[in-house]
Amino acid sequence: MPAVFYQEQAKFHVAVDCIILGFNNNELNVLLYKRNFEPLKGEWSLMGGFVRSGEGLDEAATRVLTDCTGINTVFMEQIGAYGEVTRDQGERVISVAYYALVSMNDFSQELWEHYNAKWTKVTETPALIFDHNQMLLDSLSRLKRKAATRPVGFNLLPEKFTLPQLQCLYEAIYQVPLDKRNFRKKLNAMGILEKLDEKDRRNSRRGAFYYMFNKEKYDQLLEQGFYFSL
Amino acid sequence: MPAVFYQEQAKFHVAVDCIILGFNNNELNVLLYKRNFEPLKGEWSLMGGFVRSGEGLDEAATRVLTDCTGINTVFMEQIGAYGEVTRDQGERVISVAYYALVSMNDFSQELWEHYNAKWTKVTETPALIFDHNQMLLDSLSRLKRKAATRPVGFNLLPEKFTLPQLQCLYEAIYQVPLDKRNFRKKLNAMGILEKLDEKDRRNSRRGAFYYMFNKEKYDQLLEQGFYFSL
DNA sequence: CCAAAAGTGTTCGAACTACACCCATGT
DNA sequence: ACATGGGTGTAGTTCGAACACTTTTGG
Repeated sequence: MPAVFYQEQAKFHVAVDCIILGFNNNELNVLLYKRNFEPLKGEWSLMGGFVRSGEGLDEAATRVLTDCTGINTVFMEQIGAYGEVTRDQGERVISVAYYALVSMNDFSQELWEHYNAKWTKVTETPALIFDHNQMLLDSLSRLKRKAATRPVGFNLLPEKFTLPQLQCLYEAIYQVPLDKRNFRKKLNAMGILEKLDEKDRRNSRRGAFYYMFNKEKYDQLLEQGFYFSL
Repeated sequence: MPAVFYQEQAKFHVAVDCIILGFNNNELNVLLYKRNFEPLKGEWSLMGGFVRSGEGLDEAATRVLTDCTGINTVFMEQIGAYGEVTRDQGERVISVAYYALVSMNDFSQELWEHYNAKWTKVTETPALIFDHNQMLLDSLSRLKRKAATRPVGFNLLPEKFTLPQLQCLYEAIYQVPLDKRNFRKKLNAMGILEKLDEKDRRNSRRGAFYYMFNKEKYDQLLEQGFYFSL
């Protein structure tokens, strides 16, 4: 086969779509934005953008995330490639989906409005363009699995969080109620949380202690064969 | 933004690579083939091929599998997209990897030779081109997870298999020795295997009973909220 | 003093682990 | 008769599930 072999092959538009997940009011939320070009202008969709020539996929996903939201460093992971021939009504586009976990509190309402975006509870997601609803579902089930075995959930919370908050988060991820005592027992046993002296009094008179995820401790435990599991 | 917007975007070669896994002699094997075009002609690589215009990704993967091996219907699942800018020394190519589970006994030595392919123990995989070694690793860890919660392992065995065989398979997948009695107990409890009257006497005087995976029973149990777990 | 959320231990059963001997049969 | 892999059950332990009351404090 000749060296020009590559040239004979078809080429495709390749896009990345970001499923940006946040947590607020005891619910998982996803950041949607109103599409501002044809086809399907005005419809709701995920954050997305085309991959550029000199750019890797992960790189493109990071860029899209930053450009569309102002967010820099967050947890992000590839979900997979979506390549049905007719998935995009405009033209053939192959899209690689990434999900990102962000702390909603780090960013202001105005910021989102500036970017023409809005947070929606995942349980109340409207119809999205193309296969974006499927991408969201795939992200949520990926998150479910991941959160059970890796401490990624903390990315969805502010740096300082309370145990009731954390439990709500996991209930939202797993879509099942958890037992308060068992949940706390487990976390305590892992020893990867740092208890602060400060309390969050927004939700109760008594107030709930703030905790922080101790990454150093976690990494150290990992070395010793420890496995996160919740 | 104008409707011609799509036209302004970069386009990419998109390939699929198939990690074809089999099981033989108590070891997981992967089907490699000697690359017959530049660059890196003569090096070992995974089965791969470019995606064509009118073709979905899954479709392309199925085609490549069939064209390169003569195999039709097997278990196949996408691993993800690999898009580092410099991953292919020839030109920029984005590749979507799929892993496939096949029963090695279904196909003859001659067939593989005809396709310029060979089976290699995954533990003795040579250096492959590009990021193919990484793809293989990703497939193996995906298989590890998948096999624990879904009855996909059976795809790696002939239709009729013995319990010692099945155990060896899982030991190869998990890379840990399993307890014979506990393993059998678990399988028995699930009730998804059908015991045949026939014995396999190739490995012992006494012979080991053949079993078959009962898919109907499995599907039926699924409806009742049953979860496969091994 | 009352409402509302935070915090705390124990018991029970299920599931997993470890483990050793007899069986069948071709040579 | 013996060597080789196939097949079987039990006891101990660990882990997860269920469960109810006390504490704090702003109003």
